Amino acid sequence: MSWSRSGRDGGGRDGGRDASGRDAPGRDSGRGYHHGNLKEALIRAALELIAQKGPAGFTFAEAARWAGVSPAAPYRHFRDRDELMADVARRGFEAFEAALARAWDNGRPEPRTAMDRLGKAYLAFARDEPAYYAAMFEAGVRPDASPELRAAGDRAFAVLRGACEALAAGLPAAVRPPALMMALHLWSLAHGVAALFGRGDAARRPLPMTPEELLEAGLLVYLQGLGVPPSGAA
Amino acid sequence: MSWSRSGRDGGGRDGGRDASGRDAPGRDSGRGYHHGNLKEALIRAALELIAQKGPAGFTFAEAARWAGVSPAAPYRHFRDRDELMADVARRGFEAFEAALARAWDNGRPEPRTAMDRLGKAYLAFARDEPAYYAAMFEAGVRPDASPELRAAGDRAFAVLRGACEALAAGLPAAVRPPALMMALHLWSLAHGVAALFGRGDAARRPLPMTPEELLEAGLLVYLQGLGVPPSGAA
DNA sequence: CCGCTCATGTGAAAAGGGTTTACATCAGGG
DNA sequence: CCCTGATGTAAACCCTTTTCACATGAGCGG
Repeated sequence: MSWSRSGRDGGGRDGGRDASGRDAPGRDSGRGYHHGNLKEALIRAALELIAQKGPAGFTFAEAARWAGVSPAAPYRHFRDRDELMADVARRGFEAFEAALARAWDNGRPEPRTAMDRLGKAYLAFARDEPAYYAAMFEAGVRPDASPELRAAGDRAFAVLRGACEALAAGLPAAVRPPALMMALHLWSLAHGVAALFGRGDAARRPLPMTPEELLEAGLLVYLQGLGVPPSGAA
Repeated sequence: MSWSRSGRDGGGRDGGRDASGRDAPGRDSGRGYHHGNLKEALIRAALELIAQKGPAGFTFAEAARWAGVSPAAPYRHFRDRDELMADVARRGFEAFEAALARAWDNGRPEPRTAMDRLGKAYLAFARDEPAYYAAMFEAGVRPDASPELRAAGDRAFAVLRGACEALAAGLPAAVRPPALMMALHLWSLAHGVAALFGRGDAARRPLPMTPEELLEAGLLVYLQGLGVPPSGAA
């Protein structure tokens, strides 16, 4: 039961292009025989469907229906459902990298405060782009599904790792932790917070604080454990 | 074809009952019209299938096939697939609670070392019982699917929270952190490590260390940040 | 402007599976 | 001994995946 059939048929179809008005005999409203931008439309459909029904409850056929084409059409653009999902995940990692890099802003004004922004950006992405986040981490897409996917994931992780290097650089060499390990810890912490408490699904456990506060506090304790001085310090 | 699927035919079927030898004309080998213990068999089938193909790639009908009954039979025991999954998750939380409590062992010989055991037990459970872990955290089962499920989840979390209270109790009241917050941080960290790197899926990112080492190091840093002295200390 | 060609989409159909409904079987109790 | 309710079956129904032959039309060279 859970996810009902959804309908959503006449709604979307914002295919752009096609303002020429030539209403071919083909379909209901807006376009001729050729869609014109089906690949993009399929990806938008996938994002919409994943957001609505979770990564499991989305099918190739329904994405086609949502885009207003026949069930066979998507096969001209993706080998199968998994390839579409992998492409969604790749785009997700690219958007994720951009969001994280923007938040980090090269560590300005100082790495410690920029790291707090990075954490907030992580949770904001998971909340605001649940479809991307699900495709990236919860859809069972293997990172090696394509070299581009792996590369995109690596670039996103590199932002976090760079931030950790900047923070570690402020410590005396004798007590300087490996930046890679820091990055793995913080990624795990952020992912754990996002996965367990991140979405206000009304399904998750109630918290005595917001996920952002939880992550910020965890970050504070962790960095203190490493000897990184808190925000306002000499 | 495929109907016999079985595997488990002559051997398993430890349903008791049915030792009378009355081989009804119904099916291939071992039982008559009635299965005798279908509910348990379905749950075992679900565990097997989830472990093999992930929480998404398991269907009500396939569980039925695996148990050797018709596709409609499961509906006598569970309203739908989600209810079965919720029951698996509940049992998972109960096993999880038991495993964590055993590892914690009331904080013996001392809370700090017992906490390390707890972390290892967390990862061990995620690795050794991937089907349970997936049903509990990755199958999209809402904690409020049933009161029993929520209660089981709460009891499992209570073990971790109790451990945090024991650790916090060793600190001066002036710097004593809220145990609930500690527990949420450590749960997030452990879940993040398990989800991102926990299974040797050969699909995940390669690590320069084992997940256990990663979590233990993270725990060390975090607790140090709180002022909890490391393992061998006054 | 013509006509070729190829990428793109259609329609139909096979194969496979999941869910549901009407019916069959069986165990246990009065 | 028969009734009743719990349990399982068969078959119908519907949806998805995938493939095939075919239709369309956009771009390009002539």
